[in-house]
Amino acid sequence: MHNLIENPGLLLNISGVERETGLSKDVLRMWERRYGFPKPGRDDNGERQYMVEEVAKLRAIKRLMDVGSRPGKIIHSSLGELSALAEARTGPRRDVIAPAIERDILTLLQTHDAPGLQHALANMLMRQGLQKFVLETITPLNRAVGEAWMRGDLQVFEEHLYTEQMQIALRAAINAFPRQSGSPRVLLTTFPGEQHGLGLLMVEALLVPEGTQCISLGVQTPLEDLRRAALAHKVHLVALSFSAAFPVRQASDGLAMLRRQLPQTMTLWAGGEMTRRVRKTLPGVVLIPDIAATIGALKSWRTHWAQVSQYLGTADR
Amino acid sequence: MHNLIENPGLLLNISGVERETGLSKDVLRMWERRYGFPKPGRDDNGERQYMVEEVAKLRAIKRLMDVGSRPGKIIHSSLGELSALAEARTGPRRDVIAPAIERDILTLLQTHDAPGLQHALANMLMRQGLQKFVLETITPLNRAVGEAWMRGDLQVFEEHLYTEQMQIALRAAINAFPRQSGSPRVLLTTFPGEQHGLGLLMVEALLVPEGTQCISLGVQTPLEDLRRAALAHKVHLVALSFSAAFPVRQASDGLAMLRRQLPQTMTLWAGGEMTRRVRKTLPGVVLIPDIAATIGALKSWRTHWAQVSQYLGTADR
DNA sequence: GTCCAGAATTGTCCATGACAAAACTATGGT
DNA sequence: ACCATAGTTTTGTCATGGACAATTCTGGAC
Repeated sequence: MHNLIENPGLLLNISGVERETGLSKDVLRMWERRYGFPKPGRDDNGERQYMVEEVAKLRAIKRLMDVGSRPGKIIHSSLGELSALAEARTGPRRDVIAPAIERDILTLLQTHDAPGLQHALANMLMRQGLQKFVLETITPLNRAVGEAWMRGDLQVFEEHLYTEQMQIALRAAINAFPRQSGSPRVLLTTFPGEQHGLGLLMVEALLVPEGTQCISLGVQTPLEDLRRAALAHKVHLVALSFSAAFPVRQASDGLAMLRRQLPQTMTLWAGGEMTRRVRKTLPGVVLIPDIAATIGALKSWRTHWAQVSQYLGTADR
Repeated sequence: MHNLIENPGLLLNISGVERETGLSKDVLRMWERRYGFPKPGRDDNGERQYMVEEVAKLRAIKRLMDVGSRPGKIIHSSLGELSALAEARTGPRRDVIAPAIERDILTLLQTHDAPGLQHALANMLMRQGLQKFVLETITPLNRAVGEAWMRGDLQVFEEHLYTEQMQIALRAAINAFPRQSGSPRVLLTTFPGEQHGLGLLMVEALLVPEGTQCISLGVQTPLEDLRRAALAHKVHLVALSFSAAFPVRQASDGLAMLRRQLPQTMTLWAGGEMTRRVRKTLPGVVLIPDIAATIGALKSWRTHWAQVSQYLGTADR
């Protein structure tokens, strides 16, 4: 009934596809009903058996939806057309300017040179300094890796290696800063369902050199606990990170609810790819769709609260 | 329709409960049909609205099931009875012997002293050395933290902080070892659906001091990519980690399939809490239910392959 | 004590219907 | 020409109830 994979790599059942693509079983069945795709075969027991090609196309569709496409428009396109769309959507490519680093790293990934990759990242980080590394190297690299994966030039496990090594490099650099105290105190985490932690590390890497004290809870903190953590640690700022795939709706609801439950004096930041798709303004939530804006946001927080505490005559504790 | 949380912290819809408990929507509806629990109220639209008490009990049930209980037997117990069962199940408590460290760490967690925690862990790690730290400190600590959470003495966010800080400490210590080469080469990761990466780091912390070269892909590598990664990196050993909550069935299927697809000369290790619940023997898979057995397993791997290569007259590459 | 067949338990899947939120579109006012 | 608003289409999620296979349990037979 629910073998993980039936035939060596050929067929997947519906929960396997859910895991592989991030599309829920309900959605998979509904698309089949509405659009006629995917149209998996059935086993003896009448259960859906998806072929790898279908799964590949589903992944491509999901990826496009994560950056704003609607399923009905693209579901009947071929895999090639989807790739073309992805290219177009990421805007006119400015590879011409500085593709050298990206190409180097991609080559290291494709040759599975883990030590070389580690070395290259550490090297670049040292040369540029932590903040510049985050803003000018990681950001375009992430984009390049994502696109290469979309094109099929990069396998999933190569992307995994990239993420892992990048996290190691960032973590090591962050640890090199003294961390015991600092102001403001910032709580970093993601909502339940959001598994990507690289964004959190990038934010931490930008903030720590500015003299903040970051407390990271890792990924997937339930809302209720997020509230409790913010109060328990008496943080001044709560920073959430959302990857492209996170459902806008869930994020907006959660942020609104969090805003209601946190003291007004606590600032709430929401950043990451997803925030580019947010339409409504969320009162009391600072959206940071571009990670480069993080340091600016910190600066304005500082001037704002310097004024407030001057008025109130209270020392920031 | 699907607000993340409707009323400030009082009611959850079914997908919220799925996220919070790890029980699928199908299972939640089925339990309601079969056992009459949970029995959520309905909103205007006829949709289930779970109360926080129900969710708490569901979490306790899930936790007991993860260590082998069956739902039908325990679903009608009260929350108190479930806690008692959990206590009983973890065996006679031997806290009396060396609870000092555990108590210290738990106190640091409960007072939200992040810097203190970080300091305590680093301190202990330095004093004991990496391997001893993993075996004699982390393992009982993990148990203590898990039990404290079950008793309600520890909040989720406190557990998150613990995991995060422990990972930071381990990662820093592992990085202190030279890593460029070594033998055997080991690929470390988890199956899709398994999000806990602490186990991986613990294994890596045990192996690296033994002179192995570890390549970690982080968590949730799809099977197909796991296979490709093992071949691309020409590893000698693939090590998977499974937390208590991982479905045995899914693990067995995946391991069997992986075993079929990997060359016979590649050893396959499966470790973590889940492996204690495995009944059948999995041919060609080395089960390591107790992390302390890791170093022994490495040693026997070495003697085994020393003999083989002697026979074959081939140098280990 | 061990082993096996039948019974009970449990999770996953299926089909279809319904509906609300979000996105898109057209229309009328300034 | 531009913008707001109301109507329409698109899309995801939920509900119900039936089915069934895999697993675990149980009561003998050896």
